[in-house]
Amino acid sequence: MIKVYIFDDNKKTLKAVETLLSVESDIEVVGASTNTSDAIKKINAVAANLVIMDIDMPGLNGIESTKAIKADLPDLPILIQTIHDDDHKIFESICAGASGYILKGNFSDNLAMAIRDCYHGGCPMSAAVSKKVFHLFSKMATELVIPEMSDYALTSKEKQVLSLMVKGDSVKILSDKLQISYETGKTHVKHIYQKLHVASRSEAVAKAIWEKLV
Amino acid sequence: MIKVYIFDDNKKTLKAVETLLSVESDIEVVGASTNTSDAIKKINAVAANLVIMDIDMPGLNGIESTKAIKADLPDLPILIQTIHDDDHKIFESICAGASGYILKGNFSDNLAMAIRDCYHGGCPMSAAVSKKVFHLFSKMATELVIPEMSDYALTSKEKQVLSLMVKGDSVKILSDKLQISYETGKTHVKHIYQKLHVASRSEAVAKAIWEKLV
DNA sequence: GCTTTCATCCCCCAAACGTGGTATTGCTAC
DNA sequence: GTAGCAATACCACGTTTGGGGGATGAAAGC
Repeated sequence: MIKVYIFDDNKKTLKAVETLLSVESDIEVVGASTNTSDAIKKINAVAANLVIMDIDMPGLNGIESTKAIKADLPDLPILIQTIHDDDHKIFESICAGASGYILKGNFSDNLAMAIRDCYHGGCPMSAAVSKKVFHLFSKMATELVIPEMSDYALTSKEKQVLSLMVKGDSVKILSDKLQISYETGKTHVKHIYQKLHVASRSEAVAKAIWEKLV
Repeated sequence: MIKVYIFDDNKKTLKAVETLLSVESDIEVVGASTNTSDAIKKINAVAANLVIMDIDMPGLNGIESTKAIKADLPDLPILIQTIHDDDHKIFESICAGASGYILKGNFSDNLAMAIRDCYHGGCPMSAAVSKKVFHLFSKMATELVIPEMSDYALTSKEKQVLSLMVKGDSVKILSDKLQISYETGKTHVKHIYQKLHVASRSEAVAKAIWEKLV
């Protein structure tokens, strides 16, 4: 039995969803509220094992509430159900820990399915949302990847040295760790600077981190 | 007219896809190849405006090829079509710049639609893939968000100094840019170290970048 | 065989860094 | 009105960097 708690400030929506779910034999609405104050207490009181959350809520909004709930109950699936299909809201919801994101309007036909999916570890989402997620992800990924490649032909020792530099080690410390003499460490560092076209350890560290050389 | 170029090492699949698409009035297969050598030349020769790419390819695989093509033709949509539904392949494909990711097997009913969607800027993907993308994205997002917070109570001047340090400026340079004396610059740097609990500019720079203080 | 690259080591020296102080001017807050 | 803090500035001192050079053995490539 999936025990659902619903948060939605619109009483009509709340009632509609309850009615809709009442015909499902494996889903039980154990609670509903038009605001998210004491959300965790409410959820715990009825031992809900799934939450349906609207984004537009008075007081603490759905995204903030999702974060708060997830902080306490990280394994409780939270299904966002909203009219917003903008990138930012979707992104924030996912960051907040939402398990699924479905748009109101086209929910009637599959809300129960989305709940079941969510409950079993799935990530139900409307088609429009999945596209946006892909786009967002793609954008993030390419932003992370584009300035990549170029390993500046660093040798393996130089990479080791560089990674220790990134951790904050001085030449003395890093030479010690790598079991090489101080002078050798200096030589490696020198070569790294030449290859990265920088003139200081902080520049090298910054470049290494930004371009994921470590 | 959407001019499609297909890469797939399996000749049967290649033929099947060509036949499948031949009935579409708005889609034309302008080329096909079982390997990705000289992919860019091939694509340019026929002025294709969409690529269908298989992941398993002899020589340079589909993901590497996608990267290579994207590097030269960043606006060319590339639709990945494969049997692999594992996280890693999906993730890599997206990072490589793929515009869509559909699984073989359930493609027959909607390959043409996926192509159209892709061509018009959409991100077609199989249902199973969209779930995985959501999961991946969610994981990435939470990983990125969790180590956030803590601004170490840096003052605005200190933040300015820190951001210049991240860019590689020495105290002399940064003091100059900020129109403060060398000694003042040093003082700010000193305070930054104390607040970040570090003892060198490279550590400070690393911490600043990792923890997104800049 | 010969050359190149890597990794190792050494010296020197000027410049920059890291750290310990102290001190003045404002501004805000209680 | 005075305590606190941010921002400014200065000094002294030892340490560390950042080039510049040169040198050796081992492995890899042609």
